[in-house]
Amino acid sequence: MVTIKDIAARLKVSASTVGRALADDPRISGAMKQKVHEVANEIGYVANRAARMMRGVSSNLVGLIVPDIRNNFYSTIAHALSKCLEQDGFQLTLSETDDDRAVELRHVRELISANVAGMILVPSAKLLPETVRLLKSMPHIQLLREQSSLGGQWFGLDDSKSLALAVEHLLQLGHRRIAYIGPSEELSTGASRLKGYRDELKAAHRWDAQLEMCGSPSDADFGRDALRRLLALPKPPTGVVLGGVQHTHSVVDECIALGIRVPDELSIVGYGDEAGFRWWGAGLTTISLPVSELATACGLWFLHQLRQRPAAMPRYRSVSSPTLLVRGTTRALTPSSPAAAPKRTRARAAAT
Amino acid sequence: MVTIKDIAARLKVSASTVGRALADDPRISGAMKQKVHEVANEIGYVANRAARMMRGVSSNLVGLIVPDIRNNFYSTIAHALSKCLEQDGFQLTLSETDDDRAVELRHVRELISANVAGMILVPSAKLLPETVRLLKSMPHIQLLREQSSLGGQWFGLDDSKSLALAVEHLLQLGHRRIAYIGPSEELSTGASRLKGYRDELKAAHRWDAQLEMCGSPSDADFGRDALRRLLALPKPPTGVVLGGVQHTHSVVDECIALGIRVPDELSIVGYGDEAGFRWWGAGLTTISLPVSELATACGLWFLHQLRQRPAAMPRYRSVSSPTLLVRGTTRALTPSSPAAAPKRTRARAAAT
DNA sequence: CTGAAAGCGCTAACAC
DNA sequence: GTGTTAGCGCTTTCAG
Repeated sequence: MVTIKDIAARLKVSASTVGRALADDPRISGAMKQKVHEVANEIGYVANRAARMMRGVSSNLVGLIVPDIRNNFYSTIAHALSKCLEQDGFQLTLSETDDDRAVELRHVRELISANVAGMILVPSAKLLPETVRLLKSMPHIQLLREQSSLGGQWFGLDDSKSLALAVEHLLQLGHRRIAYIGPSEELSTGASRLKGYRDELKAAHRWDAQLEMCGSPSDADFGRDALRRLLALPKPPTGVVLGGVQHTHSVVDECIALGIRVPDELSIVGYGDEAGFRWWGAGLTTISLPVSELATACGLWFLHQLRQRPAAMPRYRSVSSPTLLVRGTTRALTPSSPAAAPKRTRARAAAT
Repeated sequence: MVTIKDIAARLKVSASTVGRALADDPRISGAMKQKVHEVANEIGYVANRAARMMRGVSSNLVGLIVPDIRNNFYSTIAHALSKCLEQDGFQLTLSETDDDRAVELRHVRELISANVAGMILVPSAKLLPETVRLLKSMPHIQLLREQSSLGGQWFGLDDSKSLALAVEHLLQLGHRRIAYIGPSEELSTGASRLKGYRDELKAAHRWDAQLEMCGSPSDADFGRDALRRLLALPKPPTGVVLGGVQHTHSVVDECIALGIRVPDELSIVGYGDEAGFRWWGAGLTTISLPVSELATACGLWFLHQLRQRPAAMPRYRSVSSPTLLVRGTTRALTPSSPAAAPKRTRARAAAT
């Protein structure tokens, strides 16, 4: 390994001179800097980040912690952040938690010991106290989900509004029995989405606890089971709004498996907007979220925060708004087409 | 920052004892190790990797370099690798190239100066000489695309077989004019896929250069344009096989935009297998690739390679096999349903 | 303008 | 078993 000492020896100057020349210290003469750079290039000098980091400087690493990178949401975030941070010479590291607190803590530990400049994370449902303690000791931003125990910065979506939009849309189409399938309430996002759904329905006096289905997004079967249970109800729903990307996936799959005719038998509003959603039937009516923009804003703020380091950052919450993308999986409920009756028989038939 | 000295002070022992206890050195008594770990947890000690690295050890970082993490292919790879490497305490860093050689080189430089233990990369079409030089100086594995100038290890798919499978399927269904839309030949994968397509068709004496469309996968519009041009041909194809995930996306979009009835007017075989592909019409017939398995195998081999470090690794190539997933976008071509005629008029109508 | 020297936190050789 | 000591490559006082 070639060090500043090697280049100092070649130039017959001290190591500190070389160090300063490389750091573009104003006290060093232009001529010296010139020579140092020449020799450095010549003998192929590469700064040793490890040594530099030991002197207190943090690395150019930024930790990104998400549940599962395969989820379109999170890969979009990773992409946007990577692009944004790269401009300032930062490198993103990727950690996946699978929503497991213990795994999450392990990752946070690892990242701290790797001397990351900070972390951007989608926190799991309930952080371990130790994780909170560690995070508080360094720059970090929460994405999407908000853990109030952390305080600090949060960039998220208006989750209750997104579901309110979806419900409102179905109400306007004349639906009265509108079901919800979404993430568990433990997640801040899950709680907000459920609230958005519930409040909107309650305001219309159409709320029915039986139509609420909350379950883990990482359980691939939850959405399918939930849909089947809803359809088996004595008075099944005529519309379903989804509160998660994974849930949307599994509900679409189940609709296809059961042979349900959408939107004739059932109206559906999805959550999120990935390419495949356009392709189902006449296109999935869905809630579109500005995920990429959100992540970019988060990245920019993160960089800003690093520059401001000394002063503790004030609390800051940024909320981005969803929009409803009306496509082909929702339709007006006319008195002549009572969706319930035919649906159940078809579902039963297909399931057996 | 809490260091081994802090915990040494609390225990009234020397720093080296603590260091050894943490490193599970056999010379340290079990009781001592026990106590050290307790105190470490209590005061929240995290090892300082920078200091460790300075002692010669390379970091626990592994660089992953892909064109675009939003691509389902690459996020699947990132997930599998992350899971695999995590077991051995390695952390994945994420770098996106957008298939830009210069960006790629920058990333490689950055990663080297960050002291990564090695890199796993999907190389761009033609690596810069400097990139080759740098990569050769450290453990690395190529994924999917193969750059022969690098030598070394490669984990990829049997690209020509995948396209051969697709073409064979359509030939058996009676198709005679089968078009191809895929990545440019500059990419090793693009070249192989085109070859698979071409060889299979030539063997059946049905090859027609006009039906080959190769273009950059990062150009979102290429697939759509290619499809339109094919359909505008005097003798348009009755079937299309795709050679890339992005191309599949855009062709599906264009089919929907043009209102083409698939498979009645046109049979289509997609490339790759993401959730959304199941949802289009009766499901997209597609080539399924064992991407996750491939990445895991690659990760395992990478770890193996790190352990063997001293000896230069021999050349090694691993080829995984694709399978054809027959769903609803391909059908037999019967003499009574000449696909060409109605298709063109519909396409024209929809386009204007 | 430049040099000498003192560490950063950890590991490893060498003592006891 | 455990303590002492000497650095790893770099930055950063403090002296010239």
